[in-house]
Amino acid sequence: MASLGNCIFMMDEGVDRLTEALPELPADKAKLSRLMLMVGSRMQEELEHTLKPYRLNHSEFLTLMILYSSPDGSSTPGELCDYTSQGATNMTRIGNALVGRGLVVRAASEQDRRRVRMGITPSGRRFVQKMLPTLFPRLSAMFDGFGENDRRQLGRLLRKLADNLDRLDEEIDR
Amino acid sequence: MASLGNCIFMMDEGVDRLTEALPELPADKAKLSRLMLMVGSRMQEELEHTLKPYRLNHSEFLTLMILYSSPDGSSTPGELCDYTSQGATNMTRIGNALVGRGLVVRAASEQDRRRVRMGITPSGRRFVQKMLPTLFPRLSAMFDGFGENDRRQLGRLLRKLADNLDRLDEEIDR
DNA sequence: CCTTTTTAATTCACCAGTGAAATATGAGCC
DNA sequence: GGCTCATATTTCACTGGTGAATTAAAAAGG
Repeated sequence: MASLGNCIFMMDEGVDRLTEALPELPADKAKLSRLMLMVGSRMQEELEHTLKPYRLNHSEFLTLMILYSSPDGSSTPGELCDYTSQGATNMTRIGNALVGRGLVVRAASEQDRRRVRMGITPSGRRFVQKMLPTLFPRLSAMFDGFGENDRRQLGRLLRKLADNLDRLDEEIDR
Repeated sequence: MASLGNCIFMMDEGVDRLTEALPELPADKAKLSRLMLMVGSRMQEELEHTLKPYRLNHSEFLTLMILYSSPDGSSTPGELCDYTSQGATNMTRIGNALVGRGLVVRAASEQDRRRVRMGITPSGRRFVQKMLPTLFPRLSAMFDGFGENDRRQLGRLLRKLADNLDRLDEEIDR
């Protein structure tokens, strides 16, 4: 029963039962929203599962990848918070974890002494080069059977959803 | 910068830079996977934000809704774990929270004394009837501009993704 | 200049969720 | 009937994350 397929089936049934008593419920939107939440969190579990052998969690991995792919291999906690959508508090913890493993170094900024620069180390680069390719097989399997067109559609729809969510955020809440 | 649109833009750039150095990276799949994670977690934040005034979090809300929409208004912790994809430990906490607010009652099962029945109370039903409709406006806004066809496509693609994730789970891990 | 305001990072106290162990009951099997 | 194994729930210790307060430094504005 832990299968996503079963959960989705149960969800469909539940929303249908709900709509009988509550016709003004926007049933198909409710189902899409539940679907997004279910599939999204399952993908996150999948990612964390494959990261576990490397003793990284999602946010630590993301932070490390951003440093790896940034032009000069460094950034500041504040910037990383923006890029990763993490709070400053958690970025401090992430920094501690990555620095503790020698994948990243912290250094006080000279221009602005409030700032801290976090830079990926050579050891951190080697670590990424080694572990990243091992994620590819599962990543590919995730989109098995998605043709060129399916991928384009999914990308389009998710970006559209993102636009709507941004608009919701701007509005004075409720 | 906290906007999803900006985060997605940065992500696209990052993956593109990555692909230059690492041509074997499945770039479009990586982007889709990041997109799903970003949009999914933002939708979760959006939901939790609108639930906050009712002092419910996502998993408590989901549990309460399942009880509300179940034919006899009751279930057991074990079943609820399956339906909500929550661990048993957390379901105990959820039960404590909902029982503590009088929305749900716990009772020992007579047939199987290991089991516990959790049932929604009349007060719990009234609570749901009052709060649920207030979620509809934001839910609808989330899918503004999604026509009949977009909704069908998104549903299809998410269910397909779910199938692949289930297949990944079954396989002997890596 | 020097005070006020803003910004950056960290610390602290807390909330939500997990895995492993404990507890208790039921089921299967000589 | 009594022993072993399986199942349901709870407890406990821990991880990952958040908001509010703290510290420190820069910027703004007389």
